[in-house]
Amino acid sequence: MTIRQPRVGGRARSGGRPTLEEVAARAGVGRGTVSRVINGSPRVSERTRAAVEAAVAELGYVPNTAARALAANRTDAIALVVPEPEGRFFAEPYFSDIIHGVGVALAETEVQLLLTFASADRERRRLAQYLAAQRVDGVLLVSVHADDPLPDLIEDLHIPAVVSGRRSASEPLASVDSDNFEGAKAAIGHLLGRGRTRIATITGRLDVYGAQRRLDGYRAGLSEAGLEEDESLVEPADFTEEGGRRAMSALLRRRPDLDAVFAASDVMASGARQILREQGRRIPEDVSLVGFDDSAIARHMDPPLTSVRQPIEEMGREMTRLLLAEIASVDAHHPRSARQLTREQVLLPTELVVRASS
Amino acid sequence: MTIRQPRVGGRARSGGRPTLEEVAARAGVGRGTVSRVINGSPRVSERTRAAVEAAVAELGYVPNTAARALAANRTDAIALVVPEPEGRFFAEPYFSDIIHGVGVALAETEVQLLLTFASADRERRRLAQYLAAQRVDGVLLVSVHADDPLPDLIEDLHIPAVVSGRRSASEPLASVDSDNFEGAKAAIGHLLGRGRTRIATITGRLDVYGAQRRLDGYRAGLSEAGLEEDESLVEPADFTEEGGRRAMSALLRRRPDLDAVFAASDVMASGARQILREQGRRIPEDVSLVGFDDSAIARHMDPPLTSVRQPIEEMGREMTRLLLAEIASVDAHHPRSARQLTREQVLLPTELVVRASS
DNA sequence: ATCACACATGGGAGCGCTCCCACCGTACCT
DNA sequence: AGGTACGGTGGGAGCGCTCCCATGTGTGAT
Repeated sequence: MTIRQPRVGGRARSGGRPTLEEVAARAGVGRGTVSRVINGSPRVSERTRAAVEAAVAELGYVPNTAARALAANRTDAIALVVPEPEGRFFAEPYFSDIIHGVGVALAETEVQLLLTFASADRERRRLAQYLAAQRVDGVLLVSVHADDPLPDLIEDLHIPAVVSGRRSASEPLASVDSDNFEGAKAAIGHLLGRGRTRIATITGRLDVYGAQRRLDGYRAGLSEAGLEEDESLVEPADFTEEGGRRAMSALLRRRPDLDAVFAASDVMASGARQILREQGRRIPEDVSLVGFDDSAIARHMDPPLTSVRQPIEEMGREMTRLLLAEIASVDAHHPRSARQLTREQVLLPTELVVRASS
Repeated sequence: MTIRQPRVGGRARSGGRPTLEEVAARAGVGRGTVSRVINGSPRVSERTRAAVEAAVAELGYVPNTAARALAANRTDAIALVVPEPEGRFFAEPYFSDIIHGVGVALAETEVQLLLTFASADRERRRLAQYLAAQRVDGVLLVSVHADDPLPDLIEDLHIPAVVSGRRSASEPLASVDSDNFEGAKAAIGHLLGRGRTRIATITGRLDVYGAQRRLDGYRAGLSEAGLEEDESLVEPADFTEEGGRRAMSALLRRRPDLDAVFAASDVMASGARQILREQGRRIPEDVSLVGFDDSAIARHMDPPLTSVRQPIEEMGREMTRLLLAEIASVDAHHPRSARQLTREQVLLPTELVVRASS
C-alpha cells in the first residue's frame, strides 16, 4: 500500500492565499470563531475578536468566495441583465443612470454587480445556464419587452428578480416603475394651465404598458378638467421619430385647430416638431409641445422641450433595494421550493420639467 | 449519544438543483465519469457519454460554479476593470467597441465577462479585495493612467492581466496597443503626398506613452522625407479641445506660414479647427488638418476630418486572447508562486481614414 | 494461453468555507 | 453546595465539484 500524499501543485500552501484555518492557528482560536469574527457575529468576546482581527491583518487574509458560496449557498453578487445588444446599451443614457443608481445602493453592502448582455438567442441560452448555475443571488432586469421570455424563465428558476417597468398591471415579478399615469396627467394639467384646450397626443406602442398608462393619464387629465374625450385628438405611434412625424401629420390633417401636443416620448416629440415647423406652426406660440423622458434630446431641441422626467437613477436604487430585500427573505425562509417572494411593486413619482416649448 | 441528522433546510434535496452525484446515479455510472463527460474529456466511451448526456438533459443538470471554482481553483470568469466613473465610460464609444471585441473573443468559450468600475479610492480597495478573493481568473485593464497604482497591485497579486495601451516602452504587464508611431508617420506621409511641407503638430500629454509615440512618428515621417526637424512646428497640449485651441493659436503666431497640422487626437483637432476658422484659414485649401482616433467627432466635423483609426474592437479581441492564453499557461505550470506569465506585447496596425480636411 | 499495455471507470480525498451541536466556564439563583 | 442558564468557543460534517489513484476489461503481441 502507498501512503497518500497531500495534494501538491497549484493549491500548495507555500505562498498561496491564507485560509481560515491558518488565521485560526495564528490567533490561537478555533475555525468557527474566526468565521464568526469575519461575518460580524455578536457572539464573540472583545478580546478574541481583537486577536482574530490582528491575525487577519497580519496574514492579509481574504475569504475565498468560492468556498463561501458553496458552503453558504449564496454568492454576494447580483446581475444586471440587459436584453439589448451592447451598442444600444451604450447609446442610451438611461442605462448609465440606472447603473449609477444601482452602484449607490450597493455601495454600503458587500454585494458585487455583474453586467450581462443577452440579446442574441445564443446569449440568452448562455444566460439561462449562468443563472441556473447559481452564480448570482438575484437579477435586475431592465428594458424588457412585453413578449420577452426571459422574465418567465427567471420566474421558473425561482431566482429573486426585479424588473424595471412593469409589463402589465399584474406584473408577476417585483418591479419598479415610474408613475407614467401621473406624469402624463401633470403634463396635461400644465398645458391646460397655459390656456390650451385642444390638446392632442401621440402615443407609444400601446402593447407597452407604460405607453398605455401615459395615454390613460392624458385622458384623465382632460376629463378632470371637464373636457370631453375626443378620439380625433389621439394618434398612436411607435416611439420612433418617424412615427412621431407620421402621427403629427395625421393629427394636423384631422384637427388643424389643435393648440397643443403631448408626445409620449421625446423622440416622437422631435419628429412632431419637424412637421409642425414644416407646416409653419410656431412653437410655443401656435402649438405647445410636451414630451416624455426628459432625455438629452429635450434639452437640445429648438426650442428646448418641456418634458416629463423619470427618476432613472432612483429607479436603479430602488430596484436594488427591492432585490436585496427579496434575497434576504429567501435566505430567511429556507425551503427553497416553497419560498415566498415579496413581489413588491414600486411606483416612483415623475417630475415635469418646463422649458420653452410650452 | 444522538444520531446526527443530515442537514436539512435550504439545501434539502427535494426540488433543489440536481448534483453530479444524482446525474451519476441516473446514468448508472460513477461521479468521475460524469465529471469527465461534462468537461469534455476524451477518455470516455461513446456509449457511456451518450448515457450521461441523456441523464444530464433529463435532470436539467447545470454544474454548480461555486463548487467547481473551489475544487478546480478557477472561476471561468474574467473582469474588465474600468478605472473611470461610469459617466465617462458610457460617454466614450471607445469602451463600447472594446467590450464588443471582448464579447466576440469570449463567444466561443465558457468564460463570463464581469464589468467593474473603480474610480473612487474606496472602490479601488473593494476591487483589490475582490481580486484577492479570487473571484476572477484574470483581468482586462483599460484606460490606465501613467500614475495609476492598480496595475502594480495586480502584478503583486500575481493575477493574469492585460492592459490596453502600454504605459511605457517597458510595460511589465501583457499589453495590447495600437501602433501610434506608424499611425502618426502615415498621417505625415499623407500630408507630404498632398504637397504640404510646413507641417505642424499638436501633441497630447507627453507623459502618456501613446502621445509620445505619435510625436516620434511625426518626427520620423518628416525626417524620412528629408525635411529638417523644426521645433517651432511642435506644440504640446493635453488632449482637450481647449488645449487644441491654445496650441493652434500659438502655432499660428509662431509659424503663420504653416500649411498643415497633425493633431494627436480628434478632440484637439476640433479645437484647432475653430482657431483656424477664426483666423480665416480655409481647410483644406490653406491648411490641411489631420486628427487621431477616428472618433465620431471626425466624421461630423466640417469639413469631415481625416484621421488615424485605431482598431478598437480588434484590441478588445486581442486583449482577451492574450488573457486567456496567460490563464491557460498558469493552469499548466502549476506552482502559483513561481509561475511564468508570458507578458506578450501586441501592437496592432492603424489605418488612415482620408476625408475632406486634407 | 499468457503477458503487457492501453483504455475506461469508480470513488476517496480534499478544496475553504458555514452551520450547528456539544461543551466549557462563569454568574446567578435557590 | 447544587442547580440552572447562558455567553463563548471548538470542531465535525457537509456544500458539489475536480483530481487522481486504484481497479477492472479489452486488445494485440508473444
